[in-house]
Amino acid sequence: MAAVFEVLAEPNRRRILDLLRVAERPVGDLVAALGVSQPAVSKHLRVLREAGLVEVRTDAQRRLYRVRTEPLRAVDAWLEPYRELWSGRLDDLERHLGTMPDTEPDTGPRRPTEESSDER
Amino acid sequence: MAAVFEVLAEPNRRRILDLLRVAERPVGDLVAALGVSQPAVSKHLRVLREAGLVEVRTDAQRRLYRVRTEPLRAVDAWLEPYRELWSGRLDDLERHLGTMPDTEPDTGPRRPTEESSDER
DNA sequence: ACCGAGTATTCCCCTCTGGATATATACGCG
DNA sequence: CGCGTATATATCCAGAGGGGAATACTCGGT
Repeated sequence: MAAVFEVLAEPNRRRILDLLRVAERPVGDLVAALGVSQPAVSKHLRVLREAGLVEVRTDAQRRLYRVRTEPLRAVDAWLEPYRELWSGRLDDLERHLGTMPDTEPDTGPRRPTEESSDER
Repeated sequence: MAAVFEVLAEPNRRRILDLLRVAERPVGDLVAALGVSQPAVSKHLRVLREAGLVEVRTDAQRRLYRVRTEPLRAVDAWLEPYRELWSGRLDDLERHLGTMPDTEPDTGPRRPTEESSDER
């Protein structure tokens, strides 16, 4: 899943996806649309393919690429709990209350009286 | 918006966000939870702060960080049209039909009868 | 005022990655 | 079967970015 975010971090790759989202396209189309060299586009497509974000279909010499949405569900899933934050179910005030010392949510291995020598 | 994706590409930064999503925390907590050096965490927090993904509250020497969800809406918005793809409204078959030559959706500057000399 | 806790900043190293150029490969056509 | 088209791969380069160590800054306590 981490891989998906790293792949999407690249602007040109997102542009490629945005183009392929409309319709499947050959590499040449993408090269013309992006304004970068053909090898660069091919390299991006390779990365996208290995991340499962696109798939290829061969048509003579041309390779027609299309989007695969499945990996994006992982992004959607990661986003989900944050959506709940801004959807009013849990606003800033409530989150602030959750951090009061009497409750002590404590996700990490944290003892309150010592520090900074266990992980060194 | 591109900045948000680049910031989220870093695994430790996503971990930080996941921790802060539960409750606001001081830097020391994050250092212990992540297992990287304190300067590294501070640097990530700086990046997150400049991207608007977290905000700080000073409490004596400690800095309490919390999540700001607003930039994540941009990610959510980018994801939106893709969600429609996998939500059945538009599946692979339909998208394939959208690429038939008679319709010619054509997002880029593309004439159907000539190629590969306009952008060279 | 000094000290220690907590955090930010600086500097350096090193890896990773995107881009371009050059080359290889696959395919259709005459 | 040689040629042009379409795409992939190889190689090199430069810049960006993450990590750590050392250091600076800030604040509260005594």
